Amino acid sequence: MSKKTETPRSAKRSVTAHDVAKLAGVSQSAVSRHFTPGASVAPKTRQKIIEAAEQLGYRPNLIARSLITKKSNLIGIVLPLNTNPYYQSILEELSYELSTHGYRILLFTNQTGHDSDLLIEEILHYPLDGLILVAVNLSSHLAEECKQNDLPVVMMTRKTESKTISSVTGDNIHGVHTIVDFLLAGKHQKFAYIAGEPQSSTNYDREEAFFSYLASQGFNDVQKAIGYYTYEGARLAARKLLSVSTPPDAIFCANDHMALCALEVAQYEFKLQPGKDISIIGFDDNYLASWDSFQLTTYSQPSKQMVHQAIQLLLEQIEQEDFLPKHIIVKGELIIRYSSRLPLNYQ
Amino acid sequence: MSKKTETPRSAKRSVTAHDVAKLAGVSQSAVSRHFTPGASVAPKTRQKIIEAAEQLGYRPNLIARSLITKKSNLIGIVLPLNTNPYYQSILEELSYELSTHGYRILLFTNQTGHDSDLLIEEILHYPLDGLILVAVNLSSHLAEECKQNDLPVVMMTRKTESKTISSVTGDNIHGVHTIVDFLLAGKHQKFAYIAGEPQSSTNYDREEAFFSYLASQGFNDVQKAIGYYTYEGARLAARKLLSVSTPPDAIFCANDHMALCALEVAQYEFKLQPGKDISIIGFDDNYLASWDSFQLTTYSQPSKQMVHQAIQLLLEQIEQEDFLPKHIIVKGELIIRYSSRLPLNYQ
DNA sequence: TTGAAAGCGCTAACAA
DNA sequence: TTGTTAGCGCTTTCAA
Repeated sequence: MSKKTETPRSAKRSVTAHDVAKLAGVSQSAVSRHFTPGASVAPKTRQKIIEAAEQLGYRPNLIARSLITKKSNLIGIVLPLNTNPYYQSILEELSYELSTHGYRILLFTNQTGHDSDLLIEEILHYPLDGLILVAVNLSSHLAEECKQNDLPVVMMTRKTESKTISSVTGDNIHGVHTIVDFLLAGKHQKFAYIAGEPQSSTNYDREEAFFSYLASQGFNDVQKAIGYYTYEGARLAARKLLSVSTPPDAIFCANDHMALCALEVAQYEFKLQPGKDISIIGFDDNYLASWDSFQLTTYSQPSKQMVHQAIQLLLEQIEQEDFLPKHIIVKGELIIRYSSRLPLNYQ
Repeated sequence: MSKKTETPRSAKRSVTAHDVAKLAGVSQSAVSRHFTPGASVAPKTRQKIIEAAEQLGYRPNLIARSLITKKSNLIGIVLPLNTNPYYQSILEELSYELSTHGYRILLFTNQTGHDSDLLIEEILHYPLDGLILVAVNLSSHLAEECKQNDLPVVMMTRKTESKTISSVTGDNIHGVHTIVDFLLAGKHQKFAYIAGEPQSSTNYDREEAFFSYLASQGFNDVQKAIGYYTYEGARLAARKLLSVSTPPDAIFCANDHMALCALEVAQYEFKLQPGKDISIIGFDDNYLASWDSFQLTTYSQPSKQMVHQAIQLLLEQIEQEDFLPKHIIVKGELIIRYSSRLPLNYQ
């Protein structure tokens, strides 16, 4: 009784254009045409197709379509989704803006520190229209692979040595210089740096700019601790920097996420009053920075603008045969809040 | 000179199994077999294929494969990616655990408040192996559609009236009762509630439980303001609740995100000391709740466990023909921190 | 173990 | 405007 009969049909057979055609009494290509914007179908035929499709609950299989159109409308996105709130904003904006262009997101998250090459290897098995790498380091080996496969790629908040890959980054140099100028105007005396992932281009740029600019102003005794761009890492780093006899009166953190943690360590563990006893400055202007609990002074990386630029770059690559890689630097601005001491007579 | 010759070839033609076969001097099906785990290929043939594939940089097109295997290894995920940090954790864990099962994520974000029916309509055009809806309300109309299309669906942190869709939710009732018991033990006198999205099942459950349990204990004068599960909404709601002559000494917020905001409003705008002048309690235990700046008392919705359950449920549905919908409630626990007044002699 | 052939669901010539 | 046909890149019978 419960024994299966001749039609197991475990593989779900979805409704196809062929089914609709049969029911409507037209050809399968007529059905295809009806779902192709701008194709010519007689009103009468169209009506029959609409009814049949409606009745069967037919929806064109977009993936099958892509096989022949060579356009999947799929954009791969790789980003670290740890607790750093900045990437949440980036992803949200990517999702929103890509959808307005008719693209869908195939999402890949990479564990921070993991080798992203394996992941990207895997990604190349999908017929993507483009790839956006957020805060991911791309080996020049794989950069070449993407190039060879004609896969448009844009890196966000990172650069690769291979100059063939376009990138959108914040203005690390201008940002750091602005921050240092601000700190110097505030008569800070002892500086420290909480570094991000040492491997990353962003950390390299920010660290290099911070130390060399300070050195040029006569400050050579600048402390450093590595926070690896994580909250936990920053906790240890901040403790280390503050646990000395004469702690710094200014800490620049390579991103906001770490700065927020440093702020808490200074405030709750070392009983220092940010903006008075110590100045803490971040980089990003993530959405927590403006919260009353933090009021973090920071240099902004305008995520909306950067996402917009990245998508424009990607679209250009998709459309143009002979696109030349561009490296866009999006200027931010110093957002002054209460985590830092103001220069006297500051307006 | 720069004029294009006979081969425009603008459509990028990727390397196919056929190309590899030709170069290796074998049939295309041999190539396919080599990339099929467990298929029988002679070592000699295999070697030739490996070399040819390597030379051409061949990778099987996973999407083309899915057309015939009827398995895309794609899971659709819909979730709101506003600034609520809880969903970032959920997405991260979904991504991680799904990848261990060989699944990839097709990501769809829905604007809070937007009609998700249109979005899901769109989603049904993709040959997904499953769909996970996070904090999204699903109309019973579309629930039926999914059922008809044999698309396995699991809802997280929401339920739908249609009992055909499986769900994983936190223990709203137990959570609220635990919270109320704790507040009563702390001798709180005046209660208020900041509501989430009025349409959502979670808000309904929490609100209903909060008000009816308090009423059963003789507290009928309980204030309410709607925060729509957003930070901004909560700000207005908190201000409203606190701007009266005798403000509440206990506010329960329908999620942590709003509770964090309420905490800030109480502290920075109304100069109230949380845990002393006022108790604020949330729901979720998101990653900010434990930060020193907040120390929010809350009832946890263990995201890791919930994600695990949701994926299990989805996998069961994918594998079993005759799966019956399940509704899993994951118990959390009261996490007592400093945003709430402790009962006397509390241990 | 291998290749030929059919076909997944669809689009896009082409001819009628 | 329509149907016929070929074929996207792949897997999977089926015979050899």
